[in-house]
Amino acid sequence: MDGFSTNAVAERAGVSIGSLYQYFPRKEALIGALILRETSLLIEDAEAARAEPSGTAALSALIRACVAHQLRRPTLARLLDFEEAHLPFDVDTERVKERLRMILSEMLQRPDLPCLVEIHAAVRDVTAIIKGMVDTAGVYGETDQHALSLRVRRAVFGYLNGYS
Amino acid sequence: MDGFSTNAVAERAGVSIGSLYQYFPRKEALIGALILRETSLLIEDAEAARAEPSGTAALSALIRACVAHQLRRPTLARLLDFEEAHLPFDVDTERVKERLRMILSEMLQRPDLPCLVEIHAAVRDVTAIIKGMVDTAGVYGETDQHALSLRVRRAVFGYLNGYS
DNA sequence: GTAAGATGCGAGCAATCGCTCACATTGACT
DNA sequence: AGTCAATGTGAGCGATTGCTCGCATCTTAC
Repeated sequence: MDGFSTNAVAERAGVSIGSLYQYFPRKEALIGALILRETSLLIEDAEAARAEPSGTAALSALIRACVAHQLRRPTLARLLDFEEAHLPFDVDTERVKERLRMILSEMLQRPDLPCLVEIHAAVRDVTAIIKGMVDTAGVYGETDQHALSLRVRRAVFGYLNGYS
Repeated sequence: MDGFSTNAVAERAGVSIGSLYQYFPRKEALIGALILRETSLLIEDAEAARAEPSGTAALSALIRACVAHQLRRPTLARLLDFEEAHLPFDVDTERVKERLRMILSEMLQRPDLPCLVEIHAAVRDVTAIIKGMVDTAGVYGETDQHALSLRVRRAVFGYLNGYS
């Protein structure tokens, strides 16, 4: 976030600060717009993953989408993940996040996957596992999407199948 | 981090800024000292977990320790996790982090656990799974350490046992 | 008592940043 | 050409922050 000032954004965009503030009334609006744009891209792929016939296939496709999404711009994705939690309640941002949760929730309840008693906790956990592993892979500069997807799948399906 | 200014710290500590700067020459030093203190606490429990007879038991104990550690001060732990990645290289901080990695690495290679080809990646992954799940639980205000430990174990052992 | 070093103090400097507002420019329509 | 609304501009305000430095106070030793 160093160097991410409103003046810097305006200069980089080739407009004056005044103009910038006509389109983004607060600095937070810039971050919000970024989150919206990036998450919308991910949601497109997530919707496509829903079309898979089984829960297993759908979840696998979703994991691949998350991996691709995060590895495309690892630093940006990680920063936005962090900022998301600190932005004051924003309707649009909250809606895309809720949409993602719904998609995952539906997948987890497909008949071929183990039945979950605590579906809300499971959604949070699976999200946390994916986000945690993929964020970390991004930090360490991993680029092999296939290998990473396989490892994330092991953790997620291991969690769902209730090893312990 | 809002309100976390050097002047605020000095006032809260009941000393002047001048005195604060005699003990912590830069603001980063404050964060570094916090990371060192918190991580050292965790390392103590991690060392104790090493004494468990099997890899399974040791890893379970380590997970319980991480859960307890993060849930004791969820917000602080999460902020420090984030700051860790942004602090310029610091010898002391790096050493405690390396120590934790070594402890986990040794556990993962115990004979009762599945043999891992990529031990470094496994250490990163397991760390990411634990950190991701426990951070998230902290954000959502979970307090049931036992339930959370069980769920983290499912993910970690599922990952290790190679479901896919 | 007094010298000297260690420790404590806090006004304030220099720099940054989010944001405003008075003004300039553009363009569509008459 | 003239009008007016929409859009663009950037100097600069007010607030914050990390940090310094000249000075005061305390401690220790002779």
